[in-house]
Order: sequence, then structure tokens, then C-alpha cells
Amino acid sequence: MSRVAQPHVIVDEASPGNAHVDPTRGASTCAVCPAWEMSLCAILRGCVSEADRPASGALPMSTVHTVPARRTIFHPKEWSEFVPVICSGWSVSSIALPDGRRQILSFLLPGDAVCTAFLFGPLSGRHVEAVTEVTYRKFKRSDLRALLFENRDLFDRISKIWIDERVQADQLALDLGRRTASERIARQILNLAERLAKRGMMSGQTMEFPLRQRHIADATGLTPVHVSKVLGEFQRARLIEISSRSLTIINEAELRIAADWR
Amino acid sequence: MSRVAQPHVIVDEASPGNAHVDPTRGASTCAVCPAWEMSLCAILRGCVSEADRPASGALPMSTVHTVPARRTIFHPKEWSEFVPVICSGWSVSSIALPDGRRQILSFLLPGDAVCTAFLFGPLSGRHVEAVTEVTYRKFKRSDLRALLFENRDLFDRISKIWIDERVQADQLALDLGRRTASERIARQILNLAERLAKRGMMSGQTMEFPLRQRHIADATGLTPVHVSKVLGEFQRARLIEISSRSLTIINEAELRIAADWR
DNA sequence: CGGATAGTTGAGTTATCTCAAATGCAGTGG
DNA sequence: CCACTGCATTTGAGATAACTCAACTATCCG
Repeated sequence: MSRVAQPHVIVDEASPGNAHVDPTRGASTCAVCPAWEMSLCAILRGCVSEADRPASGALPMSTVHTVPARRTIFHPKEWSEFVPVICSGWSVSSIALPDGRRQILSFLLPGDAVCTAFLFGPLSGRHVEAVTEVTYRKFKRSDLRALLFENRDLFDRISKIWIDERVQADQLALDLGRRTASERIARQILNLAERLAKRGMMSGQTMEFPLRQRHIADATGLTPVHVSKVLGEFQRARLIEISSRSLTIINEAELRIAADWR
Repeated sequence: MSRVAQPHVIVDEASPGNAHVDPTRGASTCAVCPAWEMSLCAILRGCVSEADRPASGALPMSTVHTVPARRTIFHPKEWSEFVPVICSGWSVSSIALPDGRRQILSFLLPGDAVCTAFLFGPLSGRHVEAVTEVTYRKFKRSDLRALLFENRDLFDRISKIWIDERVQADQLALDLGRRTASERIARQILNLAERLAKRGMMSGQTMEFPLRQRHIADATGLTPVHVSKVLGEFQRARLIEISSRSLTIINEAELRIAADWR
């Protein structure tokens, strides 16, 4: 039936020779990762004792993979001994019904763990799919587990990620169960803007916006047609502007009101 | 504004002198707990070394509290150094919007941890409220954490609970975002039946059903009026029967179809 | 018994969906 | 470079699931 995706493996760690390389990140592509400070990667780097670090300065225990746009990264029933973390690109994590209905649970941005469930078991139950071309880094679960027990600080930081994810899940249920279409869409936009801003990926009020309306529909529990109508209204009301795969928030105050934010 | 609930503290551990006491559970009310085998309590008991167990045979490190029906057990912003586990009664865990809209995230049955987030931090963000009279047991988080690091097996079991909870959360999002009213309601019923059955709390196809339709509405993202209509249909179609706070599944096969189960 | 809470039912409204057609847009192969 | 194919988006018309309102009834509890 469904072919299991074969990501193109690119064992990287070639120095990019970039001018703005941060030496504490090692000589890997991480040096230019927009989300370095907030990612598992940074946490882990802090945990590995100097002695254990590869001489290359690369992140330990990980390999980098590349997946082209629209390709599946993980199948819901796929077993994995690795914990993947997004390095670049946008992807989407979802579950689906046999009849095709589908719910997107989160949009994954650089620095996000693809699925923290992989920290604890080999099975995520979720479908993960690249929106743009995506690169990600795989840590071996057994390595992480070993670190986790040695290192109480690592444990605390991962607990924090884990709790955040649960707060997100709670909010998602509230949004889907109790908010209107416009509220849901407005909050998705604001939420993405906030997350991108944290990663330095906003230019002013403008963000790259590779999502199709079908993604927004599946994330908000709506129909693509309805999403189109609501986005149309938002644009006509000059709250936002979308063109050539980028989105600008024109009237943030009003958009927040539409989103019933905070 | 809102008064913080003052649960009636009843430090228990009095032996119930019950005929069916399981000696491995200690001489506490746990002896008759319907959910013992599956609960955190049983897991923890297994972890505490013989030497550390109180001579009384009681569960270590915990006290039992009682809350009357309809009373708040935890406020969303309440800090707690304890991890509570339900011993008896039904309760409900939810989040709400300032304007009163509310989403129930789960129904808590005996043996359920009130909120596993309490394992990792003092704040749950959720409102927890008793439906019937509820008793619960509080474990000190710092004690649990200490155990967690000593005992890899405990860690694995708790990981499992944690992952289950995440799977539930994912399913909830799918239900709210992508299923019809009848499907959502039918699945709530089947889901509860399944969970009660695991605890030996079903008599045949009949369960105690203390929930108000308002609870079902808030759990399914619907209106109480609409819930009434759907339940009415289910009863007229002889899928279920509700009377005097108990619910019987009459035609399980059809109910599963209505629920689009599995 | 009386007051409060919970559930039922009907009528009318509305948010969102379905269907369908038209347009745009991006990549492909000739 | 162009025609072509396949996806994405827009727009309108009509259908429908779920909502609101309101009145009525039933149930619970003191």
C-alpha cells in the first residue's frame, strides 16, 4: 500500500564557512540555525561533556537528513529509534481518519522536535510531512535516555518542552471545540508569527508563508473553501496581506481582537 | 473573586476491614480500589523498597482527601507540590475562556492521575472539578521525582502513561476538528464504557452515569440543547438507554457504527 | 412544598459545508 | 516558447448541521 518514505540521507557536518559562525555551536550547519538557542540541540550540546565531543566540533550522536517538499517524513505506524529535530523548513504533523478527514496537530518549525513522543517510545502515531524542503537531525533515543538519567538539568529542560506541548494540545482542543472559524484562523496566524519571531524569521511584520489553505483548513478543522473566504475577509479588512507565499500582518491590534488573543 | 476550594482533609489509612482485601495493597482504602492495578498507586507501591514502607502497610507518602460533588478540586492557576490521583468518584478536567466558553479535556475516573503535568511542575493550567463526591490521594512531587531517577522501571511506566495521555489529546483534537456531533457523542459513551470496564465498573452493558448533559456538551464542543437532541435520537433508535443516572448500551454494534469507532 | 437545576421540544437563525464553475499559477514536455 | 496538466484559490448558490431562544416539564434537594 503506502510506500515508506526514504529520506535522502546526507550525513553533513561540513562547515558552511559562514561569516557569522558561532563557535560554541560547532562547525556544523547548526552554526546558522535560526532556532539554535531554543532547540533540543542546544540543550544536548550543553550536556555532553567536553571529552565526549567529536573533535570536529559537530553535534554529537546525530545525522542530518533532507526531505523534499510534500514528502512524508514519518508514517503514523513507523517505528523509529531516533528523535528527530527540524533544522530547516516547514512541516506538519497530523492524524487522519480512514475516510480522509485529517487534523493537523502542529506546524513544525526549525528547532522543533518532530515529535516528543519519540523521546519515550519508538512510535508516534502521527503522520509528519514536509511542506517545504526540510532538513532534520536525528538523535538516537537510547543516547538521549542515557543522558536523561545522568543529567537532572537535561531532564528539567525536557520536562519543560513536554509541558509546553501539553499546553499547546489543551489550547488546540479549546480552539477546535469552542472558537469560531475567524478566531481559529486569526490565532493560527498570530501563533505562527510569534513562533517565527522567536527564531528571528520575521522581517518586520512579514513572514514567509509556504502553507496552502488546505493546511490551514486541516489545522483549524475547517474547509479550504471557508478558509479562503475568511482570509479574503481579513485581507479586505486590511488586517493582513498575502502575496507570493508571504504574509504580512498589517493591523496587528485588530487581528488580535479577531483572534480573541490572550 | 473565586474562592480557592478547601478540600476536606481526611487523613485516612484506616483499615476498612473488608472481606476482599488484597494484602499486597496495604491496609488502606486502596484495598478496594477498582482501579488499583492500573493506577500510579500500584506502580509506586512496587517501587518503594520493603524497608521504606510504613509498618501500617499503607501507601507511602500520600494522604487522602475528599471533595463533595460539584466542588472545584484545582483552580487553573493553583500551585501544588503534589500529584493527585483519583481514588473514587468522577471528575472533570477543563480549560475555559474568560467569556465562559469551556472545553472539557478529560473525564477523570478512579485510578487516573488528576493531571500528569503535576509530575513535572507545580502548575497544571487546568480546572479540575468534582462531578460526584470524589476522593483523591496526593503524592509529593519531590518524592516522586526522586523515585523516578532511582528507578528506571518507574520511569518507563510513567512514560507510558504520559504517552497515552498524548494519544488521547491527539484523538480529542481529531474528534473536535473533524467529527460530527453524533460521532463525538457516541465515542464519548463508548470511551467511558471501555474505561469503566477496565476498572470493573460496568455491570454488563450498564454504567453509572453521573454526568450532566452540560458535561457532555463541554467535552464534545457542542451545546447542551444539541446534546439532548442527539441523545434523544440514540435512545429512540434503541442504541442506548438512560435513566436514573445510569446508562445502558443496548445495541453496541450500531453505536460503534454511529461512533465510526476504530 | 417550593425553588433550583436539568432536560426536552419546537421554531427560527446562522455558521459552515457542499458543489460547481471560473481563474490563476507553476511545472512539464514538446 | 507554448500548450498542457495538475494543483490552488476564488466566488456564488444552495443545503445542512448545529446554534439560539424560549417555553415547558421533570428531577433533585432541602
